[in-house]
Amino acid sequence: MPRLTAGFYQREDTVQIAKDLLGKILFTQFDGQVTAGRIVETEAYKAPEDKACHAYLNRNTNRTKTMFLPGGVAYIYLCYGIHHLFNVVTGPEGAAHAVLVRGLEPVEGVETMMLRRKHDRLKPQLTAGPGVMSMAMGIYKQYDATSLLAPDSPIWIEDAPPLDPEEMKAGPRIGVDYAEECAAWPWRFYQKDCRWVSRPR
DNA sequence: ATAATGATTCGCT
DNA sequence: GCGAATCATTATG
Repeated sequence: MPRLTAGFYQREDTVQIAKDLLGKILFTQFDGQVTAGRIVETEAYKAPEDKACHAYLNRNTNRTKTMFLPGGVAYIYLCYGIHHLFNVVTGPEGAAHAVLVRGLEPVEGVETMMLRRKHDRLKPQLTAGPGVMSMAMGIYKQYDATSLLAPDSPIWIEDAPPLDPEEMKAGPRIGVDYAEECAAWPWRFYQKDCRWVSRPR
């Protein structure tokens, strides 16, 4: 399938993009090893009004500046000193919007993913969760600001049929209780009854 | 320069 | 269910 285009990523409505990313296929190729997974869980983050967004009130710092780039690059940062979290930057240049990818259904390179995770059996903990799915895909924060559109990019997303609306669920985002009224916003989207979604079953 | 704090995960109780 | 692991980023002095 073809890759998603700049037009897909650079739309203004990040919440819609978070929904549209469900079902698409995230690829990486590092050291000749191709791995891919079907996106089954996302969360939208949108400055300036979203208190859960790192760029709340359009705070433009050395870390958050990536989110201000035009849609179609990766925003990757270290969380809790341990986990590298992968986001897709969305919206036009100057809009600090991003979509966090939280869960993947493994599609290709499963052996490589299991090696990276030090797993010897295929189980949901391989890629269900934003920190672990990044590890399985070989994504680290040094790839922050990497383009998903460049022909030679090691990270890209391919198009795929959209999720059946019946299969899509929404709810509050995870781990953002500190964000006051924004914590309740239903900006987390996931495939119903999918074992590769991080939280419930 | 220092101190507080996470968009998490895993192991133990 | 609870708490440690672990460090870049951020705010503050």
